[in-house]
Amino acid sequence: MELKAMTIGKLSSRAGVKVTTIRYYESIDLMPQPHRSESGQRIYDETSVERLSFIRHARDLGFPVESIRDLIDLQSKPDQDCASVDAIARRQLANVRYRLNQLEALEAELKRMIAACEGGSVENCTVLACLSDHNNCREDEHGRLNGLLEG
Amino acid sequence: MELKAMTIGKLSSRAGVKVTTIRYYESIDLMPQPHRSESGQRIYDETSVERLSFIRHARDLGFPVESIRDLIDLQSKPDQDCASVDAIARRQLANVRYRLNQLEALEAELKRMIAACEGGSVENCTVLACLSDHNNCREDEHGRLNGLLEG
DNA sequence: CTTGCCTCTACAGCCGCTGTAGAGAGTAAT
DNA sequence: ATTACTCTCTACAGCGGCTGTAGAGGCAAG
Repeated sequence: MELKAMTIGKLSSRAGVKVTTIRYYESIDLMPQPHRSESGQRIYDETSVERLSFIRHARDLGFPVESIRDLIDLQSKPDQDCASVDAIARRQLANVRYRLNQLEALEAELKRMIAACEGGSVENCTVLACLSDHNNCREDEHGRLNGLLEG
Repeated sequence: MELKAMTIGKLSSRAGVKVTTIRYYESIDLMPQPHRSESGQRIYDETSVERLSFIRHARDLGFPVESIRDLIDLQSKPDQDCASVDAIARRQLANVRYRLNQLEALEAELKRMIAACEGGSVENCTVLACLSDHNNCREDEHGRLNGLLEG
């Protein structure tokens, strides 16, 4: 007797990636088109689990999809030097560190802002005052922190 | 003689917010509909500069637009207790701290991953190995590889 | 046979903008 | 007055990385 075919739901729970996300990955060609059963259901195998787990780990570490694409490409050329892999990882580390710095600055400012507030009416609220006039609140000059919120 | 009317470009440079972003804020009712000149150009005044600056500062601090909406609402009721303002700020601080923790964990793992890689072919690349199997990577003694990446 | 979850496709929506196209308005220099 | 140039207008699509919806069909257990 045959083993039961792995459907998308099974793959989903094995790799820890939602069904809809798997279909999305397929639509952007991050996961290959799987075989289909007669009734049209997607059928996966162990290599799918591996690939999807790889993608998941990389996403967990914040690698953008495009980097993951590159990593998978590189993986398929095992004789090449791994310097390019290293470079992608270092780029990601630099990115994480950048966001870390920005968030630390944010935390400091929010803390200062909240600490200064001693309650009372909205009219005298230091939190709102800080937001209205940055300079009143800041101890040091930083650039804009736009774009910090993802991830 | 009258002062020249403030157009969207002037407001943009005064508040440090892009023209397109101002129009976007208007479209989501975060900025009110401004007066228009005869030819249909948006005309702003000082209160617009203040409001937009407030929004910008709050965005810089990572407040989501919906929170900013709430803050502006509260601002217009100056007699109220500022506890609700405080609560919004604290929620934001909690959010920032959460992301900070996540990023710190990410940084540690990326560092470990990169430090372990000693070059060579893609086939033996520890970076790819880590991504393929998370658990292989977490076992390393904490701190042993620290510092290998600096400088 | 019914129940109840699983899977299918196709498409809209999320956030917070950013970019595009094509047209009209305003200003400065010739 | 004409040219050249910038600014502004509207409307809509696109970004990343999914998530959610609707409506239909598949499949196994009781």
